[in-house]
Amino acid sequence: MSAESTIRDVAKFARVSIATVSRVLNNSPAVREDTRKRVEEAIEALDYSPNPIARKLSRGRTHTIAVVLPLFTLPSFVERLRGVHQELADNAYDLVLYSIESDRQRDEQLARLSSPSRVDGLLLISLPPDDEQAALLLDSGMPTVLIDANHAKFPHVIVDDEYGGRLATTHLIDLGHERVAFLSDFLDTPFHKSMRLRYEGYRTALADAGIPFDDAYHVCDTHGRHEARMQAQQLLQLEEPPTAIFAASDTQAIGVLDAAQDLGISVPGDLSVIGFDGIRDAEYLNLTTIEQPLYESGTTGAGMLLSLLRETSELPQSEVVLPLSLIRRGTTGAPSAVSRLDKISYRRNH
Amino acid sequence: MSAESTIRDVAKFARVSIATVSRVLNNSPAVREDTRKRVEEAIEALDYSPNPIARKLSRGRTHTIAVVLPLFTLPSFVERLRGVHQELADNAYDLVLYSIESDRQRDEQLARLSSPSRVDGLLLISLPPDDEQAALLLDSGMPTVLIDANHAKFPHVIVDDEYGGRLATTHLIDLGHERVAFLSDFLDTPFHKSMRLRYEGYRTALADAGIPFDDAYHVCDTHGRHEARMQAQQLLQLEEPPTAIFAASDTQAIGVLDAAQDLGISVPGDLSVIGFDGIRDAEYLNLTTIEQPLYESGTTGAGMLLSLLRETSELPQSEVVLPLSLIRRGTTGAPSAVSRLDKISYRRNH
DNA sequence: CTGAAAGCGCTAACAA
DNA sequence: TTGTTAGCGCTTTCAG
Repeated sequence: MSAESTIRDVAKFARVSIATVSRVLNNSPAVREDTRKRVEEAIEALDYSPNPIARKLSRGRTHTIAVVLPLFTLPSFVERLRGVHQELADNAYDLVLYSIESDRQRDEQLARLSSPSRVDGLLLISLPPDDEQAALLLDSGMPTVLIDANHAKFPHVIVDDEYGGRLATTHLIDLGHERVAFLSDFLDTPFHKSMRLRYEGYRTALADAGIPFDDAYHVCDTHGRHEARMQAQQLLQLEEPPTAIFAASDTQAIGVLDAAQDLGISVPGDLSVIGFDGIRDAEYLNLTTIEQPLYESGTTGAGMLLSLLRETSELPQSEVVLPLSLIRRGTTGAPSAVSRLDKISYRRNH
Repeated sequence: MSAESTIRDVAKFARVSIATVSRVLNNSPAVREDTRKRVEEAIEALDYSPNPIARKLSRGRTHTIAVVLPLFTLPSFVERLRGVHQELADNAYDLVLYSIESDRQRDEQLARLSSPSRVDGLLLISLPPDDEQAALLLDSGMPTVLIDANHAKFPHVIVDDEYGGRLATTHLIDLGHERVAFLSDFLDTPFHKSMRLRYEGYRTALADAGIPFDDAYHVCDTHGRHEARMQAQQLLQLEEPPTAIFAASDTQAIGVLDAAQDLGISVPGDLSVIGFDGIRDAEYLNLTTIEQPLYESGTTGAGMLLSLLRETSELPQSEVVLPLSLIRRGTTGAPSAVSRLDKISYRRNH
């Protein structure tokens, strides 16, 4: 309905040139006070607001950031996205969303996005670029920041997953557990290198405690609560089941909890469970976990990108490592005597 | 790095005019085959890709849809968003995300967005506009579709919440329950009219079954699992506690489950619980619920908006009502004799 | 302090 | 079938 008024209409109305209108629009100091006032009144009167597209074209910047993330089903992604959104909104940047639901989409998407003048910058969440993609991005010159992904060539915000893995495992060991299992995504998917690092932390902690690693205590599957539940069931039906399970994510830890319930195993009485991430549900479920600042990873990453766009200088810090902390809640405890007894009698029957 | 090449470079390279380049870019049939080929080679050689901003300005359309939704914490919003994203991606539309975290932001955001030439259309998720906003949007002429929100002036996709309320309540009554409580968000927030409708369905079902409504069995709070847990605890500690609770969302139903666990009340033995929405967690938790097509609400709404943009004609159907279905799982059952006994002895002790 | 004018990169009449 | 040209709405020198 409202016939869009342009800068020209305003200029005419205020009896000035469009250049002057543009000046007041951009808060240039080089405008006499009364002229400025007249223009502002005209703007008001015509209910004018500048066309952002024209502005973008003229300025050569889009004031838009593309956020790329894998299928945003998982709570941790959503939490990160929220952080990004907040930071961007605070700085009046638009956020266009690209979700990579399939592996194939990845390359196309990145190619399309790295074409300049589409967006001013790229934020990749949990999507470590492989060498080919990295090269592409790099020579496209598109400012890019990685969140929850590590690559030497790009500024990134991560946590120390190896340390986290040790932290979780050590917690279990300190409690008295010796049969500690590790449940995670597949380790070799390029998607989530974090998984492998957490696994390495697990191995190190075990070694440090002089506990031999048992291959049967290490299970992998695609990410998901249901998959974890199945894997955990296997684990818990071993001849000598673990007394503690370290799940590489909270979502998976919840699956472990499901399995325990399925089998009538009490937590933490007969089984200790620790997760990783610190998603909201973990709190409700009273799940012990290694908490990482998900929301903050979003705000931090977005902040880095923005300052990268602002300054011509290099980024002061190209790697930010966010802190990890053990949140001890109700799903971990010492292996009970009863639990040991059960297992003995169980073994006897076979 | 790569010095952006423009349409002019391509034209020069192919020894044609920019108009011709534009034609092949837009698949105009009015180009001789060999010319087209030459241009395509030039495009290839220069690694040219058209500047989308310039295109938008020239065409007057942005090929971008703004999606506005409340704090996207809740699983049901995320699920809807996924649907929207899919549909838009399939049609090569960009999706800019606006999350309204505070009530105040609402008006500003909508005002900014409804300014044309920012985006081609608006998708409001779970945000029924009030009359003022509706008027604003309407005369801004911005094509707008509502998802999970109802307003006569806008095309919208909804479910029949009143029916859903009846469905849930009737299920409980059919099972033999007479003390059926209703737990929901506050009913008077303009945000979620659905809540009130579900409540009305609950009342109707009760009335139809000749069960008098008991005010004590109706509790409200702000949305959230934790809040629901608290409310449910109250409910379950009543002198005459309900034997069944209908929670107006799955998130809240999960809170009810928490409360039952807190109090050592077995589900469905001593308490039946039914939710609403059909989020993923409901399946894992084996929660009986009224399922609505969340993802589809996204694809459908986005589809409506796109066809609205495509055709000059009016929308064939301005209201789409998606089906609701009772998914009977493990949290509802007949009120057990034991349960009744408990309550009697409980009452005796007071 | 203000205005005229040249773009930003592309599309779309209008001619040829 | 192709080229010329006038915009799209704004920013930004460069003069005055």
